Amino acid sequence: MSEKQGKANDTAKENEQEKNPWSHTICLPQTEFPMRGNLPQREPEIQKFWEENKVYKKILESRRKSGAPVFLLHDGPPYANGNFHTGHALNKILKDTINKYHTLQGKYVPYIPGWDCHGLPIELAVQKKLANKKDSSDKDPIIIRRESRAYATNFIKIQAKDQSRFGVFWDNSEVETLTPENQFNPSTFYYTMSPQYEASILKAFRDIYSKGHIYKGKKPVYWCPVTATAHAEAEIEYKEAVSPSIYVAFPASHKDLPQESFVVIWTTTPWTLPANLGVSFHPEFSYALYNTPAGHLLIAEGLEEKFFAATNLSFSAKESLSQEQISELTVQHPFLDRESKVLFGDHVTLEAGTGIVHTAPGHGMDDYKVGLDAGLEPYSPVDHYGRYTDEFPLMAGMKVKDANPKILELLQEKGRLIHSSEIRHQYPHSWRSHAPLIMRATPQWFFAMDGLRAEALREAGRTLWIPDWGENRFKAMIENRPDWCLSRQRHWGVPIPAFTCEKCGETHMSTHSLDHIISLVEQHGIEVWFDRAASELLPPGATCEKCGHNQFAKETDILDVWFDSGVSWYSVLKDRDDTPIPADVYLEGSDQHRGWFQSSLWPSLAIEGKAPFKRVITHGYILDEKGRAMSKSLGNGIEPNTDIIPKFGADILRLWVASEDYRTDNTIGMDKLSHLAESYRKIRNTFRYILGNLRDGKEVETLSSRDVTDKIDLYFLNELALLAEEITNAYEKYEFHMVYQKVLHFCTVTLSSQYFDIIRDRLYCDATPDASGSQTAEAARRRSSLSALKIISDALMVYLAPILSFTMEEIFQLTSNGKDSVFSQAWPNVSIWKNDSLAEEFESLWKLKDFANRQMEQLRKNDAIGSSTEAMVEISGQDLSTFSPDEIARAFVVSAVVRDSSLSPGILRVKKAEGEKCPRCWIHAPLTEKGLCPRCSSVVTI
RNA sequence: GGGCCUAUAGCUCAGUUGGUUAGAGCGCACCCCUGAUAAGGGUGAGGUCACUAGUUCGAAUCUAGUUAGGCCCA
Repeated sequence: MSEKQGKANDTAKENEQEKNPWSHTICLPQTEFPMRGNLPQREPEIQKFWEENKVYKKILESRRKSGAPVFLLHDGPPYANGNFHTGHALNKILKDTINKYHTLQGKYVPYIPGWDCHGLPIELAVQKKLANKKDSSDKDPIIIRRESRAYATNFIKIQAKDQSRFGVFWDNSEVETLTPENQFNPSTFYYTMSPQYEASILKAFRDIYSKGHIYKGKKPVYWCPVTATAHAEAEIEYKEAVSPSIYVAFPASHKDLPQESFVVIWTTTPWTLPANLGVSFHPEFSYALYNTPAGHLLIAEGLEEKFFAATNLSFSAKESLSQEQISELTVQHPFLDRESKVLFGDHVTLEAGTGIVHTAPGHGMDDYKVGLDAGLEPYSPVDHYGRYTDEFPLMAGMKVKDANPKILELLQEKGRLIHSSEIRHQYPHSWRSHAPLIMRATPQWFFAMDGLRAEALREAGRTLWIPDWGENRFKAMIENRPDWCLSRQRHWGVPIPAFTCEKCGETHMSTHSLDHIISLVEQHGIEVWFDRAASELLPPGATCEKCGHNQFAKETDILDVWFDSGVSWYSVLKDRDDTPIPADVYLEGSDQHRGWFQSSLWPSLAIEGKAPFKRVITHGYILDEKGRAMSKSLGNGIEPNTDIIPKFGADILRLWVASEDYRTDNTIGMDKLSHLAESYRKIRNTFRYILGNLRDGKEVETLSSRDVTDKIDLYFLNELALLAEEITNAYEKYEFHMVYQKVLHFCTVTLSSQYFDIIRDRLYCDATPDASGSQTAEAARRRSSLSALKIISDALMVYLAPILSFTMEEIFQLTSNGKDSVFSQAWPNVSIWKNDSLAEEFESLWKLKDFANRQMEQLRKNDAIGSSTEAMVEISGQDLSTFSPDEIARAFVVSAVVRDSSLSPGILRVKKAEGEKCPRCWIHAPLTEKGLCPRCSSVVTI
C-alpha cells in the first residue's frame, strides 16, 4: 500500500555508513511500514481493499460452506435522521469488534445492520421543511409520507457511509442502489420502511392480535381543539397563561364524620370537573378535618397554613383522620349525582392545593394511571373540537374553553365553591395553532402486558446481562410498566389496519381482514392503505359483527415506531435461514432497557414465548471531557466525521472505544484522543521494529517455529502465551478495555523495553547464514530471535485486528503480499509456548536487572558511563546459577558479567566495563588484531 | 421527586471472599543513547481511594447519608 518512503532512508543510510566503516556489515531494520500512520489518508485505501476484494462477503461464504458455527449479533437500528454521533460510533465499533473477534474464532458471523425509518422526528423535520411553502403541503399526508421516505433514505445512505468509514465489516454494496424511488427488499441490511419489513410489521401485529394480546381502550393525549388533532410531546410549547384557581368542596360522609363534611380539592381546570371520577390522597400524608365557617373541611395537615391563607378562612377546631378512615370515606361529586372514588397515589404532593387531587382519568396522565389501577374508565365527555358531548347534558355542545365560568357559576349555585382566584402559570400550547391544548382520552390500541409479565420476568432471568445490574433495572421496568399504547395519531408510519362500522360505530378487526391487508401491502407497499377506500381494503363480503352493515371507515392511527423496531427479530431474523433466534447478542445504550430491549421482548414473548436475545450488553453515554452531557447549546460536542476521523483516523476512534470501559459513561475530547494517538504510536512502532528486523517478512521466509531454541526467546514466547490467554479471556467477556491495557503493556514494557533491547545486539551483529545456508551457533541464535519475532507479530496482529482493524490489515498486506485479509486468519493458538518453569527462572533475573539499572543510573549521574554497554556487572556465585555470565550480560544489556564469590547472594556491583569499545557492535571487550571484539571478528570475514 | 448507575494518581484502567508501605500503562520531570531517530533506553515524582458518619482489631472494599455527574421515569 505504500512504496514512496524508500529513498530518503537510503541516502540517510549512506551518510551513516561513511561515518562508521562497519555499519554496512550489520543487519539494520528495513521496512516499508512507515513510523507515522497517516491514518486519515491511508485508511480509505484499506477500506477500498476490503470492498474491492469483497473480504467480508468471501469470509462469510467460505464459513457458510464449511458449516462453521453461527454467531449472531442482531443490530438495533439507528434512527435515520442525522449523521452518526460519537454515541453511534461507540455502538457500531463495539458491535464490529465483537463480530470480528468471533469471525477470527472461525465462526459464521453475518452482520445485517438496520435503520429505523418511520416516526415523529422525521415527520416533524419534513413538516418543518414543507411549512415554508405556501401550498399547505405540510398538512397533506401523502406529501408528508413521500417526503419522509426520501428523508429517511437519504440518511440511511449517509449513515451507511459513516459506518463503513469506521471500519465496520458488512456488505455495503446493496445500500448504494437504494433511492426514494427504488425501495427494495435488501438481503445485506434492513430498513423498517422496506416493503417486506412494513408487511411483516403487520404480520407481527396480526400474530399478537390473534393470540389475544391486543385490545382497544382509551387513553388521554394532548389534543388541539382548533385543528382536532393529537399532539406529541415534541409538538408542545409551554407558554404563560392565566387560569382560574379554585378550591372545590366534595361532600364526604363517614360514620365518624359530622354532617356538612367536605373533601377539598384544588384545580386550575374547572372544565374537567364533569369528568371527575375520583379524589386522590397520598398514602403517607396526614390529613385533618377542620371546622370552618364553610363547613368541616378535609385537607392535608401539611398544607394547613397555605390553604387558610389562600382562602381567607379560619378554623375553630381540627381533628386528624387516619388513612384507614380516609379509605372508608364516601365522597360525592360536587354537582353531579355520582360518587367520586377515594384513591391513593404518589403523584399527590404538598407543593400546592390541599393534598387531595381532583382525578379525571380521561383528562390527565397521572389521573389516568391512578385510575387504571383503581379500575376507573378514562372518561372524557369532550369531542374532537373540544365541546362537551351529550354525556354532560347540562352544557352539551359548549366549548370547554368557554366552560370555566359556567362551571364556576354552577359550583357557586350548589355551594361547593370554597374560594376562587386566578393563577399565572406555564400551560401547554400547540406549536402549530398556538391554541391552548387540552388532555382528552381517545380510543387507542393497546398491547396487554399482564398476560406476559411472568414470562417476561422469567426470560429476563434467563438472559445474560452485561453489566449485570442491567437485569435488575430491566426487571424493575417490566414489573411496573403499564399496557403498551400502540396508537399514534400521526402520518409517517405503518397504519393500524382497523375499521369502524359506518352504521353502528363498532370496531372491525379480524385475522381474516388483517391477512387480506397484509397481502395487499406485500404487493403494493404501505401506501395502499392510504390510497384505497375501506371497501377496497377489506376482504370481499366483510360485514359488521354487531349490526351486519357492510360499509366501513378506515381508522387513521399508525403504530408506535417502537413496534417497528421491536419486531426486527421477526422481520429480519425469522425471514432468513442463516440467522438464529434468539440472537447471541443485542447491544445498545443503557437507555434501551426501556426502549428496544423491551419493545423486542414483548412481541417475541407473545409470538414465540421466549426472548429474542441470549445476551444483552449495554454501553453508557458519551460525555464531554468534563463529564457533562454533550449538547448543541453547550457547544461541547465532538463529531466523528468532522472532528475525529479527519484529524486522527478511525483506528484512533476504535482505540478509544477499546480503551474505555463502555459499561459506564465515557468521556471524549481532543486531549484524550491525542493521548490515545500516542498509545497508538507505541503499538505501531513496536510492529515497525519487528517488521524492520524481519525485513517485512523476507528475512524469515525459511524459518519455522523449530528455529526458536534460545532461552530468552522461549521466555518471551511464554509471555506471549500468557498475554494471549488474558486477552482471549477478555474478548470472551466483552471486556475490551482489558485487551487494550494488556496489549499496550506488552508492547511498551515486555517487548520494547525488555525483549527488543536484549536481542538488538544479536539481530544487528550476529552472523547471518552463509550462501550455502549453513550456520554458526551465533547465526542460529539470531534465527531463533527472528523466528520468535515472527510468531509474536503474527499473533499480535490477529489479536489486535478487531480493534485496530485498519492498521493490522496494513501490516498483514505488507507481510503477506496477497489478496487475503488479516480477517481470514485463524485466532493464533500460542499455548504451546507456555513454560512456567522458565518464567520462574527469569523472575530473579529481572529483579537483579532492576538492581543493576538503579546502580547504573548512579554511575550515569556521575558521568562515569553513558549507555549500559559501557558498564559491566559483578554478581555472586550463587545468583542466576542456571544462566551463563554471557546470557546474563546480554539480558542486562551490559558488556560483561563476572562472578565474584565474595559477593553475597542478591547483591551485585556495577562498574565501568573493561576493554575497549568494539567499533562494530559497541560492546566493550578486549579487541582482536582486526580491531573488533572476538564475536565481530568471527562474523566479519574480511 | 422516584428507580438504576458512576466516582481509585493529569488520562485510561487493575485492585479476587475487608488483611502489610493502594498497583499498571500512558503522560510528566530528570538523565542516557543517536544503528527503531518526529524513534528507543534508564531513573523518579504523582493518590486524604468524591465527602461524612458508622460496623470492625483492621475499610478503596461492608452499612447509612451527603455531593457531583449520567440514564430512565415522574
